[in-house]
Amino acid sequence: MSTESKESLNFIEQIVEEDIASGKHNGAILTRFPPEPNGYLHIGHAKALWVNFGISQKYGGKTNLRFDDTNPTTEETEFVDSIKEDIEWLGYEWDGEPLYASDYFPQLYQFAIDLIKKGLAYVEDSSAEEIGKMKGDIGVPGQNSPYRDRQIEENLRLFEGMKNGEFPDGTRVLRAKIDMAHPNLLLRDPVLYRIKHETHHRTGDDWCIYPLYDFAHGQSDSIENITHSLCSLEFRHHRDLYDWLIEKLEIFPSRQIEFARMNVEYMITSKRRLPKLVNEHFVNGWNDPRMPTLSGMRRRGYPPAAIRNFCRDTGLAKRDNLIEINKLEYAVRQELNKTAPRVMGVLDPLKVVITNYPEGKTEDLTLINNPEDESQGSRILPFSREIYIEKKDFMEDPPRKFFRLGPGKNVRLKGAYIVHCDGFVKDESTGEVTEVHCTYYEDSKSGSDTSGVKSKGVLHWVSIDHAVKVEVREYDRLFTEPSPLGHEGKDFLEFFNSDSLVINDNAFVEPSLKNAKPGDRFQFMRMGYYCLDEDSNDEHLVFNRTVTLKDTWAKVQKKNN
RNA sequence: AGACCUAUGGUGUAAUCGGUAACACAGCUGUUUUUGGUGCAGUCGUUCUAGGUUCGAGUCCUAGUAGGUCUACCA
Repeated sequence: MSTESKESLNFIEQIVEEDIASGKHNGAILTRFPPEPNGYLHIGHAKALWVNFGISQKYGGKTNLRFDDTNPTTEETEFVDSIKEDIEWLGYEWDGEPLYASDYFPQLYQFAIDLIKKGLAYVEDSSAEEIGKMKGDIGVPGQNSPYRDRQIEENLRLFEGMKNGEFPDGTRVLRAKIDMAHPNLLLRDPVLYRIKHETHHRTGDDWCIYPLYDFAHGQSDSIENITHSLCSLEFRHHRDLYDWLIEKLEIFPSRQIEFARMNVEYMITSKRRLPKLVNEHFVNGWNDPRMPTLSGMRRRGYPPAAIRNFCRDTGLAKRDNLIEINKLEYAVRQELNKTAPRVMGVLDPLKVVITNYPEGKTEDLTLINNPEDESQGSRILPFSREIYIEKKDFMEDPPRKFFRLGPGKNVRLKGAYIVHCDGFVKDESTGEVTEVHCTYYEDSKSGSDTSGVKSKGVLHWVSIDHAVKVEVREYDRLFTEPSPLGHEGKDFLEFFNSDSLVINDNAFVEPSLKNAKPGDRFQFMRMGYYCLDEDSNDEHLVFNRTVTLKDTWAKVQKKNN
């Protein structure tokens, strides 16, 4: 039968399958995830993780975790730890121990000597500024450095001097000798090594010369026998140098393949700008639930599976893209719908008195925890004469399609009874309804309703005597523009959404939530998904809003206005 | 200005390498429902432009156009 439609492959999978078919590297597949430990992992890294681990998992290979730690000025152990934690949380497992480019410093130094001996590298005495001037321009050839034709012996001696700390920072560099007129600026004698008398987070003061990205990344790939080095599009030009070095050094031929990184509306992933949000206190740290970081999304309540599915569903190609935020939210809701237990929480309380319900009486009702997953069982919920409902669920003068509570209307209290609204109390000075009076139909109890009373709407509620007062943090998008970096002449901070966090300290939830642990995720019925924040303690529960539920009623109302 | 990369519905991706455009999200309509949630059904809408090759082009060729990347001793 040919009813089974063939799965389509993304362009990297196609390359990998071709390589396997041709017997390249005997079919071995080894990828790597190479973060620089100078910040926290973000949604863009999630995509890179998904690509690298996804390929190796699919084709029976492995993935190394390698920290690209060749710049002692910006890198810290704090970031190493957070990166490892985030990768594991996302659900990926690297092969063996974490690796570090800094572990290869001795080898890299030997590679440099090899290049010098081959007459393919030289020590440059010019300043950074002078080197820049001699580089030429786009479309304009550069000029050869006066030091370009130094003798091999002298280069060897000077390079060793650099390593031994004989020269101050910035006085000399090692450059590859390629072509100062090359159309690709990166091949105009690129700098390979620079002097930095700084303490490295792992090698301490062992070295005062450090290789640059182009002389560390590809060589590390090669040392590890990485078969497919998958990176983002902006490294396309580096590939020419990547290949040149592999060829000249005669080392393992790793292959670099570039893909378009994922951009998401209302998020930024710039390694220069993300720290700004933290350092200038626009947000409360790297794991602020508004941040596009993995730790932020974790705290916000996004399940790792949702992020993985999102990466899968957005595909892989080579064109620039801007993914709609609703695609992410769909993935989050989809996952949470299956997994998050339903509970009741009233975010904006309005008191309801059920006047024909006995004072002092409490009933234990049984509610299903998750209609999408029977295995989650049920729980007990107390019902009594005085309850809170959502303020928005009552209207003094409701429009025709309003299925909720209003004078003379019936409504079902979720898992409890149908009530009839007989009246309400209004504060005449403010015009605000402060209390609603209802009577309940005794034989309309959920699950054993014999009343025959009709009611279209269903409301969530909490018993006032039993409810727990909590703090709820309502998060919204961090920026007011889908593409905050895409406005020429305007700083992205101009688009910071000052309403991205609204704190509500007058919310009430059902008593079962007293047992929740930080990180636990729930659906507050009819409202959204919420996650218990780490700021919670026994006396004070704090919930983060992960994402709202879809609200077609709100949409209808909006349309009518 | 040079070189390189990219161009398919509102968004993102696919069409197994020339055989007559599809999937997901969003939108819209209906339906189910003790969450105006979920599910289900339906619907809207697409190959940058101009030439060329071919019986046939989203796929190949040429020329445009548009967008992106590159002139850090960052990665």
